[in-house]
Parts: sequence; structure tokens; C-alpha cells
Amino acid sequence: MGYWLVKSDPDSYGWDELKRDKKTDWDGVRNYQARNNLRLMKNDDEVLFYHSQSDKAIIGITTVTKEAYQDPTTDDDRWVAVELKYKKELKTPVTLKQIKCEDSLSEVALIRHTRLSVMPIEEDEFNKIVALGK
DNA sequence: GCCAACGTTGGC
DNA sequence: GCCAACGTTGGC
Repeated sequence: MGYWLVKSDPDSYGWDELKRDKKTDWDGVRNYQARNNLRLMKNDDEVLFYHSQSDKAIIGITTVTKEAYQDPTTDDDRWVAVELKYKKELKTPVTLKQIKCEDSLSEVALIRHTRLSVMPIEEDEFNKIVALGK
């Protein structure tokens, strides 16, 4: 089982839309490193959903329901999408500030690679964040 | 709104 | 293949 974190700007597609849609194509990624991570996602992997910009908080959990396929928003075969399904909303969002304050979370890519939009996350980091969200 | 970080493009 | 210029992302 893999664990991931994806970022979203709530102004373009946020958690509320995902809740409404139940599942969505995670497409439009145009960064090689992020794309490589998308390709490594497996069905049933758990994916934390982070809001950048105004919120700056991890707001919920999704699961992978379809592994990497051609990004439907382009004909360019370099880019892929995955399908993510709404799983669970955190009771309280875990803010970037909280994450920065946690010693055990000081290595997460969210902090170390600010601009990466799809990143792997360690199992114990994942569990820690979910615990903070209770 | 500003700016740092960093990815991409294009000239050489 | 290097590097300057430029564009974008995202935190503050």
C-alpha cells in the first residue's frame, strides 16, 4: 500500500467539488517529477488532499481507483492522470503550520519541495497527519 | 502584492 | 551542454 499527497488550488478544483463528484480525474499535471509519482500510484493507495493558497491545509483522504492512464486533457502522451475517489474528510484540517511544528513531519516533501504537486509520503507520516486531523 | 524557489525555453 | 531570461507556483 502506497501513501501520497496531492495539492490542489481550491479556486480551480477543491475538496468541495470532489465531495460533490465523489471521484475525479486527477489530470492536468505538467511536471515530470509529479507525473512520475502519478505513474507509481496503485489502486487503493491512500492520497492526502491538500489545499494550497488560501487554506494551506490537508483537508481529507482519497483513494486511487484507476491507475495511470493518458491524461484526457491533452493528446500529448507524456502526461498521465489517475482517478481519485473521495474517502474521508478530516475532522479538523491539518494546517501547514501544524506540520511545520511537528518534528516527526519535518522531512515531508510538502515542506522540503514546496512546489511539487504530487508527492510520496511515508506510512508513519501519513498516520501522524491523520491522527492530527482527528 | 511581493518574492523565493525552481522548472522550462532558447540563444550561443 | 551551459546559462540567462522568463514564467509559474505557492508561502507570507
